[in-house]
Amino acid sequence: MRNDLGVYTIAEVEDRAGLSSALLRQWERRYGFPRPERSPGGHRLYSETDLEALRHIKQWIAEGVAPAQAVKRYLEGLTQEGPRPPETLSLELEEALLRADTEAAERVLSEAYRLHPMETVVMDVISPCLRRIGDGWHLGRVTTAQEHLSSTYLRGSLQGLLNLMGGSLGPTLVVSTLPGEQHEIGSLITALFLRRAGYTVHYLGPNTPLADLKSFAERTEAKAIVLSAMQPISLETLPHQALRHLAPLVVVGGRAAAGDPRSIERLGAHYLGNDPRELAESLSVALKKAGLW
Amino acid sequence: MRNDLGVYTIAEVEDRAGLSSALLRQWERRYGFPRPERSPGGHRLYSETDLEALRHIKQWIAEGVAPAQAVKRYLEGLTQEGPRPPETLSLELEEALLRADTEAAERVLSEAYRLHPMETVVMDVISPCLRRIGDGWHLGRVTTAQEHLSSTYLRGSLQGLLNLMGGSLGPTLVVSTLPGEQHEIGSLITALFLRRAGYTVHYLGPNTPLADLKSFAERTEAKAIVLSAMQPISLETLPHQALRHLAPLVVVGGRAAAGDPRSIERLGAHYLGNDPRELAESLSVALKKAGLW
DNA sequence: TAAACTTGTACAAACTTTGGACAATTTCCC
DNA sequence: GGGAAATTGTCCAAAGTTTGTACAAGTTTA
Repeated sequence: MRNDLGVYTIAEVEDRAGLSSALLRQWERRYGFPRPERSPGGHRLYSETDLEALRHIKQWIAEGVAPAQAVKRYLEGLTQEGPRPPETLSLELEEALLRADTEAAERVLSEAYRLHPMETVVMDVISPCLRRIGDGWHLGRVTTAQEHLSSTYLRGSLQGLLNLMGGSLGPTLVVSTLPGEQHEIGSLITALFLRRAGYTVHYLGPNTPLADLKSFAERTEAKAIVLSAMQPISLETLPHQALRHLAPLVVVGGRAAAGDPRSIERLGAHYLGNDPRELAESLSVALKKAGLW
Repeated sequence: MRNDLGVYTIAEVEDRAGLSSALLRQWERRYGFPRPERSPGGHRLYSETDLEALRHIKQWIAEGVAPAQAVKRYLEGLTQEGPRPPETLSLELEEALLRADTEAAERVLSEAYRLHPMETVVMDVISPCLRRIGDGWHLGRVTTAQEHLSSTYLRGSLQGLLNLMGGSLGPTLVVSTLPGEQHEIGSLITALFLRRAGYTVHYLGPNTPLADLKSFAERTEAKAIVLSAMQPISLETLPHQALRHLAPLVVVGGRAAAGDPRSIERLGAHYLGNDPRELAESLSVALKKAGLW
């Protein structure tokens, strides 16, 4: 998807980035950036990446950073005061989303990914942001529409990440949520961390019927099924041992059972806690113990 | 499969591709493309492939790529095996997804984006693929899990595209689905095309309660609310005039009302058909007519 | 024969390039 | 605080590039 070929003329960049052509040329002279390709006749040809960089820089300038510093910050991936911590970025992300400013959100996330490893971005930027927005919604401080927009946007961002992260060689897993579950993002983050941990992950999205999970796991020879549960209700409505024998190993993660691991055992599965990082760890242990790895 | 025989005269290409004959000849001289066959007397005879290529190039130019670069990009996308048409890519995408091979799917999509403009990829690669998988599911040829995995994956891909596409300056719109609607992807594609048409689009994801849509549209000063409806049921369960006065203009698109526009009028909204491209067009007309643009 | 197409050339409008200049800030230093 | 120095965005003018269209004179098509 990303295309680094220079295809945009300076006028096009002028429109899209909102920077005058004169300024673009001056920056190139003064800071050596951007340095677009040239047509045979010498006209500048900017790439998609250039455009994105320019938008970042423009935003920083609007926030009060000196232009020379903003360019430098982009080139070095550093802020003036050192990398901005995940907490700050998380708050900024929240603020952008509540304003319904997805462009700003995109900028914050892209800065976050440049400054921090993916795990940190997911756990310390995106997750807290989602939690705060969820809490705000419960308190009536955040409207349903704001909550929808935010979680839809972040879900898309996480899934983009998941799609981009190529498959691996490890054991095959199937990831979904418990039936009836409304919250997809937990399972998405789980899938992300499991893929990161080296598993081959088939992410089915939320709400796959159990019978279909079972046959799919069989067809793909999955070693385990991993289900996310955020709402306690989704546990209660399931019959006894409903999860047993869906696959060689069935595990559940998520907030729903945090207080009560027994409710999961009752369904015939193992509860592996609420933290996706730990879940990946515990799963490896469980798989080895069961002789499946 | 592909018909590479030259059959179209330059005048026919002029009409079908929307490029003047003089320009076609100049491109051939300047860029060496297209290089159609010739009749015994020397008249140009363009093939179906040429025509499609020209349409793609024109689309790229419309998206802001410099003409010389658009042609170059097309020629570079042409590898040894020749340009694979959207139909082939769509079938390959389907096949990869049914195998649950998201890595292969990612490769197909990335090739598609390199070879074809975004609009073509969405309408002629992704949409048909989704439709075939949906049909296959109804016929029992595709399992629920396969359908879940596929639509989840493609939804992520489309949303990544939406997030990447920066906001615009045009009138503000709010996009969601009708309440109770299970199919998100229609609204996602609609949002994509509207953003490409220059609107400022707030995409809320599926299933936003109508009251929240209304207050959100007011807070963001949206000119219109655009709702997607794929399942007829979602129409029937709504009370009379339920959509009236949610925003200055309320429109509905999607398959659900294809046979019966009246069912939408009954709800107090306008029906704008099933094609997202046409929807963007009709919406502009409607906005202008209502004096909102 | 009329309409359509060919080639080659020409051309104008829109855009870009370079290097230098300049006024308005902002920063630095005493 | 106040003046010097650096920074920054904008503007200019002449030369060059890109791009779509137009015209003339001859050929092919139907």
